[in-house]
Amino acid sequence: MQVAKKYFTEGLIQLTILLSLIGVRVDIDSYLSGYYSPLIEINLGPSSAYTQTPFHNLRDTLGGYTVHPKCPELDYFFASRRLLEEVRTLGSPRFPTQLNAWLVHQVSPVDKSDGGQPSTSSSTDTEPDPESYQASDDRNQELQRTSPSGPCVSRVVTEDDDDVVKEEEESAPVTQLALSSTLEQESVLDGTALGESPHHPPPTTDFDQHWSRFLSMPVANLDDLDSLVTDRLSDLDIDSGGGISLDATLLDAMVTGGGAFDTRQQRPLFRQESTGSARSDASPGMALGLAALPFASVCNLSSGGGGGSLQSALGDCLDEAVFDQINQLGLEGLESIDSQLMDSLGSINPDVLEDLDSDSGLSLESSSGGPISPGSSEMSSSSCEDEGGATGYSSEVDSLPSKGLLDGVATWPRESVWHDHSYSSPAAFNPPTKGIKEEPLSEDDEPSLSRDELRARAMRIPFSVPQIVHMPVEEFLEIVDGRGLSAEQVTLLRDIRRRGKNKLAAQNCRKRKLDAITGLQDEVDRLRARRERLLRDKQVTAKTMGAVGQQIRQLTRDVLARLRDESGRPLSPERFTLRCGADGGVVVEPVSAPNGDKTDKRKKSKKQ
DNA sequence: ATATCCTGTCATTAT
DNA sequence: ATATAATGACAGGAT
Repeated sequence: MQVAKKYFTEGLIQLTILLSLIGVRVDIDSYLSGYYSPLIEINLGPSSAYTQTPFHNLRDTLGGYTVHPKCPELDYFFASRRLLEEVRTLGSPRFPTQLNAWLVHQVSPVDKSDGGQPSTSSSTDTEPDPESYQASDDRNQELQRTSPSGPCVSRVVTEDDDDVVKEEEESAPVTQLALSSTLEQESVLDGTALGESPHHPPPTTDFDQHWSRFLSMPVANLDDLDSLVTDRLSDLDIDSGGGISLDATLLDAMVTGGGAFDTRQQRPLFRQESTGSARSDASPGMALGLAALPFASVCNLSSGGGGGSLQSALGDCLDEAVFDQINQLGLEGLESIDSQLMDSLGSINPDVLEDLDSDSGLSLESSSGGPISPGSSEMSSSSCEDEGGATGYSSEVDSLPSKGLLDGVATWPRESVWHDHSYSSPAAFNPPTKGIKEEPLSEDDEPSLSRDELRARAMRIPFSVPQIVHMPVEEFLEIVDGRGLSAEQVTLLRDIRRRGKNKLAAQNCRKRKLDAITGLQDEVDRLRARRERLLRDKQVTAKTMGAVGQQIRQLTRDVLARLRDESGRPLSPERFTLRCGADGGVVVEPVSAPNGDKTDKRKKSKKQ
């Protein structure tokens, strides 16, 4: 029964992988709870395969951040870019990390057989060999002592800056963790890859050699734990970048999945790894605890090789999906905008239409007659205002045939789209009902005139308001200084130009204000998310440190128990401790005074 | 009837 | 000195 269950588990895992590829979550915790350590699901954020965040959820939130409904500045354009960037920052799809851990167990023998870099994890994988266990009675005792009830070790999966920190806690027995992690620390902290360590112990290294290495480990006194971790956090961050590669693991799993579990089923599940294989910029201190170091080599081993094709394929599919989403988003908005624009402006000369875009785009929705959704109207207004704003109008006007625009047919329809909130404006969008001193509108497509339009007409000014506002200053001065206009007309011309430019300036100003508000809101969201992430990192690090401290204490006791004093008795942990020297050596020294005193002295000397 | 939003306009300052 | 941009403040219309 156990064998059948084992094979079924293998198949289930592979099925889970395949389903994960298509975004289907398969919860096998319940099944595996009695077979392996239970999976603990935590909300891992958008990159988690568990959370199932569809891309279309980002459509309205621009990558998680809510967008102000009035957000201007080419919203849909930049939104698409931002969305694409957000998605790309997610990197390759991610899958349940615990599952990857099993795969690491599976591929490790392959790595060894392939002549890959030996790792302590791999070596420890082989140590369950009964012969190895029975090679030494002392060794067997040690393993029995450390195996059954290991401390609770945190398991950390880290992703980069704005993404999610995956944190899982599993209570797993720690088999030989103290030994292996200690040995790994030696090489990692020395800045050398584990597999490249020339003095790396073979899997069947004599047990005393392990202890001799432990004695050379620069960690022996728990009082140094905090400072040690602080000093080594940067190293950990670097190592975290070499996390397990998803594609490689999956590929290897599909190839070597069968049978590997046979020799692993008795082994407790204890691994720390990072699925962010491409994330070398993981958040500081959170990527891996010290206990994770022994397994970095495994991750590195499995990260190389022929998984690139699969990952690239996945990346291509992902990009295509994203582009489809973005294209749909953009095209939908464009379609709605274009249809509205063409409905209201279809009869206008293209030149004038272009000029209209540069003008008060916000008024388009009024002239179109029908209500427009805020987003659509904002998109149109934003794109228009950017070109028609105070910063860009002159060049555009330069392109206008100003003389030719004296034709009222070409220019006055543009006036019809101007919003008129003037104090004395009697005209509404419907046919005017109040008395206007100017003649009532004779044409149906000329619904309303602004106050300045009416004044200009009343004063017989041969220019439209947009012309007056947008014409180059030289041309305007020529008209004003010319002898063709009366003083009243000149004054009105200057007022119209001033008010028109100020209106545009006000529109730009308000748009910028909304942009600033939106940007600040986004910044608040980002900072809040970062704060939460850092808090989670802090918790993970604290738990990891606690676990490592426990391991080191246990190792210290073990070492002292194997040492003998002059009378041949084991050294008592209450009377002796291990201390790391400056040269990397570890010495046994008696506990002469409370540790706090020494710590204080060291801290004082450090400060000095 | 009231609140809120939007828009145009004015006044002021800066460029 | 002049034109223009930027912006706060206000008023009036629209919802």
